[in-house]
Amino acid sequence: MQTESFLPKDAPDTPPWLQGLNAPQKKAVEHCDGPLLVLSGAGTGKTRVLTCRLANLISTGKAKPWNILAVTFTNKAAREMKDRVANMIGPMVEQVWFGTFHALAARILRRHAEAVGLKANFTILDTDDQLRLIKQVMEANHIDVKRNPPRMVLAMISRWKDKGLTPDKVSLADASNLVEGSGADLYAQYQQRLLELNACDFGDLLLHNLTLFNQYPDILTDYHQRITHVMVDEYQDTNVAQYLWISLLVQKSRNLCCVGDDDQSIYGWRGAEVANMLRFAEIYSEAETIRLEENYRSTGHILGAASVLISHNETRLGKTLYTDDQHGEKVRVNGFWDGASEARAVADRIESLARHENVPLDSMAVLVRAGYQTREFEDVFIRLGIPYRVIGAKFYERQEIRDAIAYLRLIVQPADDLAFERIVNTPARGLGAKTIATIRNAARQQGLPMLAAAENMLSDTTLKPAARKHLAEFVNMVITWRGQLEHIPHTELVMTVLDESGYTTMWQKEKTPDAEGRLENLKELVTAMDSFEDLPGFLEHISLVMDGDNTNAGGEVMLMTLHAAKGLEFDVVFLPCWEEGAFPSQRTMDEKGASGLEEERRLAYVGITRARKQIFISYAASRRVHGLWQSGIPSRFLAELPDEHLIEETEHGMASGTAKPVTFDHMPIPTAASGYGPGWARLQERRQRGFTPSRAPVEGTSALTGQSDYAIGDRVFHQKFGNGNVIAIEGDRLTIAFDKAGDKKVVAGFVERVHKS
DNA sequence: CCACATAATCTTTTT
DNA sequence: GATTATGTGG
Repeated sequence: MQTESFLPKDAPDTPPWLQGLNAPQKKAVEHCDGPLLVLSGAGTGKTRVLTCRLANLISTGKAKPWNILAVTFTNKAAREMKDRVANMIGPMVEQVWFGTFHALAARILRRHAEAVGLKANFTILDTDDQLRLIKQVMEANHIDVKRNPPRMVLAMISRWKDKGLTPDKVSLADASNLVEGSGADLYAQYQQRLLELNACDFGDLLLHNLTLFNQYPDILTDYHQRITHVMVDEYQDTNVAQYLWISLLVQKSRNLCCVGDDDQSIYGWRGAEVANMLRFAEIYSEAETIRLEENYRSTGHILGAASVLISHNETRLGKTLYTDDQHGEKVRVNGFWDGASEARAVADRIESLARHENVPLDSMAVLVRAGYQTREFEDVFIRLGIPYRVIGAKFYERQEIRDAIAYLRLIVQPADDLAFERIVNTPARGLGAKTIATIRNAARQQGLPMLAAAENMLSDTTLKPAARKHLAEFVNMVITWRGQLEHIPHTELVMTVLDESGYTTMWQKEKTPDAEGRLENLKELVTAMDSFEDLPGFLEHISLVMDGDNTNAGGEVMLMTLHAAKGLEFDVVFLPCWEEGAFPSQRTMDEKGASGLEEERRLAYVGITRARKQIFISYAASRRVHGLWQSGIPSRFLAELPDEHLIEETEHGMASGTAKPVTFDHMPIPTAASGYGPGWARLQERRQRGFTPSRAPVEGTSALTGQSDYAIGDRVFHQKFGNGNVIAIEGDRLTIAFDKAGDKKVVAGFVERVHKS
């Protein structure tokens, strides 16, 4: 972090929040009233400014803690900010409104839910539920779900919500675009269903807030009195709805402080509008703008490379980052023949840095463009026994966790039809598609939630006796659990539910390699619940806090997407897979044209600026993507890097990737044309000769023996590769023929012996 | 109604 | 390649 050696000495009685700041930082911290925009480049002490400013506001008495709203994008950022402020001002921090846009909006909405037609205990849906719901709506309208993927329709609706558009406003704007012109209609019906379900999706949290503030001025006035100062982090990532929300909240006080970096705007695909930032000074004419340009993180070479790269973007406010740090090592660019050799080289480098230069593993990171690209590295790390951690595998999105949560949701909120449909026949209890359809129709006809309709149905002869019996059992279970809600601790209730519903048994009977892991996850869920007051509190947490246990436990190489890396920093950063089409992503360029390319470039900039000391960028001439070999050419971003900050090495016989010949001048500037790039058709064509390998039977359960004396022929289990037989041994490395994954070399500590049956 | 086998679909990025 | 939707036989 920031070194303070070359800063002017502070007076002895300077409070902590004014210590060790450079001139622009200090100016921003001491600014109290009116609109302020802080343009904060990568590694220039953005969080520090935010937290110190907050502390200063309180200590000078300009604002009471409960008058301050501090908004972030991620829960992690909110937590970090709160912790750092707490260190300066102590327990007063509890009174400050910290949170993500979504969490704060949810908090406000719970208080006034009735005003927008919801009940205070509304459910917040996850993406999975949203998809199922929109699909139902589409099917009800006899729209071909094959031709119009629900994902697309949902994406469209989300973009509308990001823009703050309710269905009535959309119909004028661009109703005719998608789904045979019925887009706006579907949107309206989808919203109607959400109200009936007493549910919200993510976009609604903000959208309902806007409706609330616009329709009930007295409620807004109330918040104006409560909140006099608003601070926003990562302002470049705000969408229109969030912009409007903030505008409404500060329209009286005009005490708005936004911090961000237009060069790090990487969420355009999610509706973020850099324009919010670019036009700040226009919208708030009296606004002050402060630039933070002194970088305290990276060496000169790293910063130089990043600055030149980002200078290729046209639309930016423009900052000139500088550092007093030494030049350090040059950026290394490496070319490889294929992905395997690239991954291998990265792993080797990590091992050697760790062994010979004492670089801690957790200060090194591999940052990739897309999630699936981590796999190749995982494979090598496993083989070489390098401990690693993948950030982004989200705990709460796993199937078993969602199922368990659906049970709980239905108990807390009987109108939650989506939860009902999800678990009414999971585990299988003789309530198939036909029965469910019958219940759904009855519910729709009577205007009741499905659970209530099902209950009514038990006393007539709509259903065949067998189905009725099974349904009765299910309904009675739910009723019993609800009765216990008030009387037994919620952690105990979950265990009861998972047990009595037969859900645990279902996984115990399952004989796939990951069944055991799923049971572990369920136990973890119970543990996680322990730290919450009650069930509703926990459910609120999981719907808003999708980042699970992504703690830096230490001693592990970090493996994550570039998006996930924003805001983090590492001594050594690896940026692999820099090939045209992969990075910059062809799809982004197809969809968003030149602005998409600029966003990709910002992503590259974010990647490079994560590094403190050393950076390795690489590309491969060919790699296997989804089972097919594809050749690639080096990313145009490589050619944009300045030679004076680079060292380039390629595998024997390869051409340079950073040479700046005609190559990239010929590269067409993408236009926002529809359809896929040229590689797509080829891919489809070659797909035809695929064959499905026969599924190898998986043997029974495994047990941990703790022994490492394996013999050739032993049957072993591996967390990732499943079961296999040992076919060779050298030291602690075993060569194993896996049933599914083929032959792999694996460190003995990563496998468990399977008891022969 | 369930279990299994085959076919289709999809691969950014996420609060 | 891997997961998920659909179809078929019991």
